[in-house]
Amino acid sequence: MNSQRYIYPYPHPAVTTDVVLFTIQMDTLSVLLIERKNPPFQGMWALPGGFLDIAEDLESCAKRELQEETGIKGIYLEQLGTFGAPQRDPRERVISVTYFALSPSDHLCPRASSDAAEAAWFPINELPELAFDHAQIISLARQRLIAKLGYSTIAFQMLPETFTLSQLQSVYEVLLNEALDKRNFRKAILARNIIRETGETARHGNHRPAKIYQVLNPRQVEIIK
Amino acid sequence: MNSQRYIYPYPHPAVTTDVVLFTIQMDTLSVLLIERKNPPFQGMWALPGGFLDIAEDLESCAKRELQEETGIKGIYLEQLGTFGAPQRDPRERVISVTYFALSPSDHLCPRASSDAAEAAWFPINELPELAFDHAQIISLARQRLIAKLGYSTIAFQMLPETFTLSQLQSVYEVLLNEALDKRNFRKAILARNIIRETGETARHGNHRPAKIYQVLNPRQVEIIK
DNA sequence: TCAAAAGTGTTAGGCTTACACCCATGC
DNA sequence: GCATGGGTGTAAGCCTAACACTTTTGA
Repeated sequence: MNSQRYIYPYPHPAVTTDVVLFTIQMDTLSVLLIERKNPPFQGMWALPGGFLDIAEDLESCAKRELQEETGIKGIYLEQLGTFGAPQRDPRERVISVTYFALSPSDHLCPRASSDAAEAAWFPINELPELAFDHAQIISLARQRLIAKLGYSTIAFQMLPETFTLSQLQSVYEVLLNEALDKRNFRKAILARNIIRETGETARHGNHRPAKIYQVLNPRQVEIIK
Repeated sequence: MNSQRYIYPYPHPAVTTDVVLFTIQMDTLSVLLIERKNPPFQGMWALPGGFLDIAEDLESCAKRELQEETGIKGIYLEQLGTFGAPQRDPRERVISVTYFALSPSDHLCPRASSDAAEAAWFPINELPELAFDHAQIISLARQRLIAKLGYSTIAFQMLPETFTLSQLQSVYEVLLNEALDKRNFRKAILARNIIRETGETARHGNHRPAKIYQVLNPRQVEIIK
């Protein structure tokens, strides 16, 4: 099919993108992985990602690979870092530009596809053995995510468009791995003027209904304070 | 000399590294640039950098190119981000992995070399027109540098091994572009327990000599608070 | 003795943290 | 009416920010 050959006067590395996609499931921070169906590392789990098309933007590549391999699209992506240790891929020299991404927990239907045997969520503390240097990439992504909680509106990317303050607090508690005071949390969030009441309430369960909020600037992550 | 050809079954981009090297000269934040002596952008100024050797680590490449083009070595480097817009280089698809770096102002003797017509420091607010997307890269580097001032020990990378508190304060003032209160600044720095007195004093000029300090962990940038 | 930069504490106000009870609903 | 999570205010302490004068030296 493609018998063309691409010729250069000096050696070129391959470039890939990989995405660390986080979500929270059952109060647990989880990462999306795909099972590799081809060598190298056949049968092992890896981050969704793949080779950059020659005319394609880096972030577009990350989004495309994520959608091809898992069916997930339309989410927040941020560049994490670039990994290029000379032997990180046994096939050839590969430079991987990595992104991290967050998904609300109600978007959760990764599907297997042509490039991946299977896609599945793994709790961050129960990761399988990972292909390439992907364990290191996930570790960096987690650090960054937690750091950004403190000075950005990134947490909202893990919630649906509308949410209750309890849901928001739960996101912070899971990521920070500590309990927060309800009154102080609400005071701090409301003082930032980044969310507003929708006027709706959620009556789920045998207790008082919760006010439903939404972010003022939904599709963007802002730096605060 | 090199008539070899490198052949791949699908197109590969080229990968470069570029370095944004900052220093402070005469109370002004400055960036090191080189004048391009070859096309594209011949005669324009650009960041020091160049193509990745196929078996070379990314950071090693950045350090090597910096040394080759400017003679500067042994400084702190941190990955900044990767730039890969499809048309950013008119020759071929080029992905640039960028680093930012800081140098004490007493290291300042960039020299021209084989790859660059000339190397020179430019005040950040008086940059010439720049090749490629290098203006954007410098802008990002500056933001990162200023952000890291607040939560890391990065400022010490702009000073020699030993320094006075006034010198340190001057670094912060130049980067933040605002005057700081001397007493509050000293209190805050000393409270962090990251520097110690050497016992020496600097008697430069007709005024009281300043105590000389040094960083406890010199060669590393730490995240604080 | 004068000029120049080094060095040094205190106070007020704001922000952070700790803490406990009533409310609205479903069963 | 009771169990469940939703919703609310205050007080103490800590941290931040404002502020001025004395010290040491070289000329």
